[in-house]
Amino acid sequence: MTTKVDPRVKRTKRMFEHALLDLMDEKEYKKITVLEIAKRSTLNRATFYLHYFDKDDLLEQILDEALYDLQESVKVKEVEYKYDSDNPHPIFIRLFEKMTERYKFYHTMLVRENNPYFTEYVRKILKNFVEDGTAYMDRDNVQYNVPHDISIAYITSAYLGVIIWWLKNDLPYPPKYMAVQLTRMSTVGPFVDNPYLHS
Amino acid sequence: MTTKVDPRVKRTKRMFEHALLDLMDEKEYKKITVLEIAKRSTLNRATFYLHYFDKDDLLEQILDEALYDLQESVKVKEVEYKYDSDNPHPIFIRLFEKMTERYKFYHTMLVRENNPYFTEYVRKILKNFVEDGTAYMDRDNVQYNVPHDISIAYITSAYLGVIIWWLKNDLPYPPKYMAVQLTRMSTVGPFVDNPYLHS
DNA sequence: TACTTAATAGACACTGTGTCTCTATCTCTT
DNA sequence: AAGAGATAGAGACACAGTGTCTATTAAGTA
Repeated sequence: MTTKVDPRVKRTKRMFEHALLDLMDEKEYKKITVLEIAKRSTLNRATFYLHYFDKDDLLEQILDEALYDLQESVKVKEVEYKYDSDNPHPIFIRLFEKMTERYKFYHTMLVRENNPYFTEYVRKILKNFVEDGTAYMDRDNVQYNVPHDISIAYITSAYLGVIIWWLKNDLPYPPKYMAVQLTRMSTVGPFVDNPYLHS
Repeated sequence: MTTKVDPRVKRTKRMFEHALLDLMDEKEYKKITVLEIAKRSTLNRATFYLHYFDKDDLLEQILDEALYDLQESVKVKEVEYKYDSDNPHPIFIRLFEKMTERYKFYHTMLVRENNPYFTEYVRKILKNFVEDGTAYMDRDNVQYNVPHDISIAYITSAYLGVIIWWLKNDLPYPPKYMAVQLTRMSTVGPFVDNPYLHS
C-alpha cells in the first residue's frame, strides 16, 4: 500500500528542505526563522504550517530521511569476510564513504550544529556494529579485563569521536585508511609492541 | 588588584544563577524565558539586563565558573606516581570524584542539555591528560601502529564518551573503579589475553 | 549625613509565532 | 474536457518574548 502523495506536496516539502539546508550553511540553526525559510523557498509562510508543526519538525524530517539512507547503506549484506585487525569490515568502510559523499551535510549536523538527535542515531548505528564485533569474539570464549558495558561504551564513543574529529578536520585521511585505523585501535591497540604487556 | 564588587551585585548574580540552574532541573534550557528566570529569582526582569546580555550569557558565566573549578581540582600537583595499567593517575580519579560530588550539575550539562561549550572544554581537559600520558610513552621510544592524531582523538573521545555514559546511567560504578577501567582500556585493552596478537 | 550606585516598576517598539479566512490555482477522476 | 477536491498564496490577527528606557525607591560607601 503506497499512499499516493500529491505532486504539489512533494515539491513543496522538497523546497522547504532545500531552503533550510541552504540557510544552515550560512547561519546557526537557532537563528533561522520560519519567515526566512519561507522566503528562501519562495513559498508562503502559511504553507509551511500546512506541513510542519515548527522549524524543529522540518529539521527532524530531513534528519530522518538522511538516517534512513545511512542505515540502508550500512545494512549487513551476506559478504565473505575474514576477521582481521588490518582488514576492516566492508560496511565500516562504506560508512566513511557515505560521509565523504555527503560531507557538507554530515559536517553540518555532527560537527557545526552538533545535533543530538542525529548524533545519537549515528552512535546507535556504531554501537550495533561494535556489538556485532564483540559477539564474534564471545564465540571464542575470550576473557574480558573490563565490564562489557564499559568496553562497548568505550569503543563506540571512540569511533564516533574520531569520525567527528575526521569531519571537523576536513577528511585528512581516506575512508578505507580510517576504517583500518579504528579497527586496529579497538583490537591490537595503538602500539606496535605493547609496553604494558611486559610486566 | 581585586576590584571591589558591590555586595548587592554579588547577591543578585548569585540569585540569577541559582534561578537558572533550578529551572534547568525542571525544563529544557531553550524553553526557559528571561521572565521566568526573573520570577524564580524574585528579582526584576530589567535587573537581569543590567548584568547579562541574554540568557546564554548567564549560562556561559555559570559554566565558566564550574569549568574553572574543575580545572583547578584537576591541576597536576607533584605526586609520587608509578605508571601502571591498574594504578590510574590520582588526578584522573579526582575527575570522577568531582563529577560524583556535583552529579546533578554535570548530568544536566553533559547529558541532558549536551551543552557543546561545556562538553568541549571537558574534552580539552581530557585531551591534555591523554597527551601527558602518551608523552610519557614517547620517552621510551615506543612505536605506533596508528597516526598520533588519530589515537589521541580516539582515546580522548572514548574517555569523554564513557564519562557521559556513566553519568547518564546514574554512576553505576565508583570513581576509582571507573578510572581503573578507562586506564586499562587505553593501555592493555579489553581482553585478558588479546586474541588479535596471536597471528 | 550626603553621595553614589543598584534594583524596581511600568511602558515601549519590535520580532517571531501559530492560526485563520478568503481567494486563486493545480490535480485527479470520470 | 469538466468539475470536485485538495493545495498554495495573501493578508490579518492575537500573543509571547526580547531588549531598552525613564522615573522612583532602596541600599551601600566614606
